[in-house]
Amino acid sequence: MLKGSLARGRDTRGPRLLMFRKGETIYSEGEPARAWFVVDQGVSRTCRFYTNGHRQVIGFQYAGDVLGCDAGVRSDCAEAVTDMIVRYCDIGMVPCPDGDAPDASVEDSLRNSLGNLHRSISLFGRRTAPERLAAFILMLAERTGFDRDVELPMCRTDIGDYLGLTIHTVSRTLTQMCRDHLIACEGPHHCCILDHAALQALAEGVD
Amino acid sequence: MLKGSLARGRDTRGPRLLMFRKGETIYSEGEPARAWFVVDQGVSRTCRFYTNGHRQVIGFQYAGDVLGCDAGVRSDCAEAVTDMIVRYCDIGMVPCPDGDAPDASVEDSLRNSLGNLHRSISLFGRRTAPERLAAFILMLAERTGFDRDVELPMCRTDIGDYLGLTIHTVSRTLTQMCRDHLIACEGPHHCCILDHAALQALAEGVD
DNA sequence: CGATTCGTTGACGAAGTTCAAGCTGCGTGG
DNA sequence: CCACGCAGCTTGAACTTCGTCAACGAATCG
Repeated sequence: MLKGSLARGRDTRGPRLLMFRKGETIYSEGEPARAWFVVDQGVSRTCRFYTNGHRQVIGFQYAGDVLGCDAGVRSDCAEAVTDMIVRYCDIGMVPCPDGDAPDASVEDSLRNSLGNLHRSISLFGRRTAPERLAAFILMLAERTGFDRDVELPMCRTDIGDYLGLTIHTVSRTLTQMCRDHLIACEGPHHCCILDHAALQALAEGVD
Repeated sequence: MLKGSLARGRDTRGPRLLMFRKGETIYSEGEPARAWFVVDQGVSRTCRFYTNGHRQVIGFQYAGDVLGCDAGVRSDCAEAVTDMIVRYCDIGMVPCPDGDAPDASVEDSLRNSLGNLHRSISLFGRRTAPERLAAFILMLAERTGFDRDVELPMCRTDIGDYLGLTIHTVSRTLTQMCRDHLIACEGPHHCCILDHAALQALAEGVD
């Protein structure tokens, strides 16, 4: 994947696909929104920066998710968490008319964005670190379709800035969840869900 | 206002307006979404409930805001914070074609909802209680158009469940902000912004 | 092989929750 | 009209959690 024939950061002829390397910026906050995107491969994050330097990760986008559905000016920025391939759509256009993906309307795209934001908000609603992390892992498991093995392609800082925790708390909480045999971690970016029910109970704040 | 000629909780002939009394439910989570709404007068809140009984307030809607833009099933519930008048729109319909409000498309409505969610997320991104409350007050001031006097129509529990704080912390933080002469509180539901710049600095997390 | 980045872990302190009590305003009923 | 109960708000004290500071280990790269 990620053939050399794909343009990096700009559109090509035919299926309008863009390639981004891990860490590259897809679009930036404040700039005019001239296009929107659908994730084809890889994972991206959207975030906002506060004047004190703090970063809020708003969400992660996986294959099929819509990115940058802004009218006018970008309200957040988007960056590649992993190497990515992204479908490019001009503002007001239906995405990839000649691609193999099903047609999506602007309305569908907006609904996709709304759904993602709702997911994020339901995470922010949890109060404690274990609740948030349990819900986060379950969300990733659900979105990627594997109910047991969960990849964590993003770094600890991304997770922390998403859940409103420090990387220390993220790390500590994950190891505690391993000790409690809720999950089993194999390296920083992969974990297995051992006790799905208990994890769900933890996420829901059940004592 | 709130004439007896308005239906309570159901539509009428002519301009399809609904009336809700403070505390009444506009729609509930999980039920099929057969309509959406535009706030005409009053304030509503949308929220979600977790199985442990905890409630997350997702946002507050003011006049002109869109409510219940779900496809399929309600992802949250909506309740009246104050007595309200609400415009009723069938799914897929353009709202109030015979009303005096400007025409709004489904896309516009979705964008309005997106904007509100973004606003909420930018609140959740703040880390400390003073930051969140300062940002909350500034947001209300901006939305209601008065840069000095701010009404807080919702109760402390609503604010707490919105910002992820207890009513105790909300109360304590507000009184501290009064002591610091950032705001002046006149009763629980009204406050004046005394030092807009300092409040903004606090919201942005500047030391 | 040093330099750098990322993740983990421990000790400590600040911030917020919990528990408990008391206050205020309001409606109800005697 | 006042007594009473109730709901919402405030405040204090004790406790818990998470952030901060610091150190260290592992992986990567020039």
